[in-house]
Amino acid sequence: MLTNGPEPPKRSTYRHGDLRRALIEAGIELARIGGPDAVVLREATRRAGVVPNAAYRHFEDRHALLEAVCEMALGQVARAIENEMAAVSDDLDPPARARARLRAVGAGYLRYAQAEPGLFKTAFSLHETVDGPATPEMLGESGLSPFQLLSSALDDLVATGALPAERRPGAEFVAWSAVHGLAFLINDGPLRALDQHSIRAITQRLLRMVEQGL
Amino acid sequence: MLTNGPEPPKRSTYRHGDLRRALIEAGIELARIGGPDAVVLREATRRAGVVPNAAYRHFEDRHALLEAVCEMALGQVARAIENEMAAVSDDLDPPARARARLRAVGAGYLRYAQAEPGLFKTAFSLHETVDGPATPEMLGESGLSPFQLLSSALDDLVATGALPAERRPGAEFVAWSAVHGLAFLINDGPLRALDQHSIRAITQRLLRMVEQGL
DNA sequence: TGTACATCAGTGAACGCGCGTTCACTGATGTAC
DNA sequence: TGTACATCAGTGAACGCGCGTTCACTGATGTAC
Repeated sequence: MLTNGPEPPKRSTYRHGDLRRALIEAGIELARIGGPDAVVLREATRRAGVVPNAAYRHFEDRHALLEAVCEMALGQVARAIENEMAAVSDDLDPPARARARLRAVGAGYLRYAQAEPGLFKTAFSLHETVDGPATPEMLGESGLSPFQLLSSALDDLVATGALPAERRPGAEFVAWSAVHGLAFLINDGPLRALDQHSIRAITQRLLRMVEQGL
Repeated sequence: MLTNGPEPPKRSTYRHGDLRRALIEAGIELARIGGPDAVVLREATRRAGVVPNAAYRHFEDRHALLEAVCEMALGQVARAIENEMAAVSDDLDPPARARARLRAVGAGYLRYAQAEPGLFKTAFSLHETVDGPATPEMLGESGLSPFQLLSSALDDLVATGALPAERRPGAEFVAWSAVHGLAFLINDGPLRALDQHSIRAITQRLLRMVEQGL
């Protein structure tokens, strides 16, 4: 009854063509479904229609594949944030706009966390990717990582006078904390069962709190 | 070279005596070291000096053991919070005291997260324990769970007039979000390398933000 | 107080599983002449 | 344009591992008579 597993994409050629990419994409799919622990070499190769050890031509070991998947996930987070930021109206005066863009960072982050819980968890599951040096894969269209997008939004807040400069240092951490914690409550905590509308409301409230509390 | 593993506590009697407790304690130790995934039946029985399947006399399966361990961990979180709350001065006027006690909830939570990262992660790793019905194990001396301690601190805030009643609904979620998120940044995020002093400072800042932002 | 017996906690052996990883290989592709 | 050869991506087979879980068992304990 395993006939209809994740279809073994028969190859006509002996070579695969782009196995590295195929493995990463399989890994992303696994992470989407089951989070970081589900990113497993053997299953990824199976989905790529290739023998298990073939992976070792492209990744040093399982961890290296997981790292690549994390980076892609971080890139998706970055783009989700960028999308939300792009939706901020241009008509606001600079301080109001800076504040709206900061809220958009949080909103995009939370939107992605809800839309892709498995990938979201994966994105932040490896220390190397969370605070290590940025790689191209984890950047958005703007060339900034999620964390850098937050930082620059806070910088804008200061630049437009919406935030006193002396409150700037460390501000990313309290902002990030609030938003990341809510993502946890929504995906793995008591807010799991909440309807979209209520989640939206509590998200707005949290973002206001950050804005005012900074 | 396995001679000095977790010592096999030789039994003189055929019966163990209190295997259930021994398994939970072994599970706690495993969680302390490696988080929820490290809570593994075979290793727990090994540490209890008993054959693997003996565990099935006391737990339906691995998950049941993990659940028991989570509950104990939650109980520890509750007590950490209670300790911090007990340290709040009695000399403050009621509203100030209520605010200080709310901060103490967050401070205790974060203190525990730092002191026992593995157990902290374990405590909140199972949906059943995070939002299911409370069991005696997950309560502190006061008979309240961590979440209930937070709720009651917020209720006090309202009772003493430190928080307008209309802002009370949902307040636990934004407060919890902020604190839980910081715990993540400290244990698994970019604040991992930070010294105690800086962590202390950022904790205080976050707690003030919550207090004011509510 | 002594004996027969039921109970049930822990034993011993085994199962099937999926995993990561290593080895020596094979055959398609690209390059040098 | 054709042939010899190096390269190297993917193959085939196998390894050892630790896990959860099931089975039929054994022997200590507690209870009824």
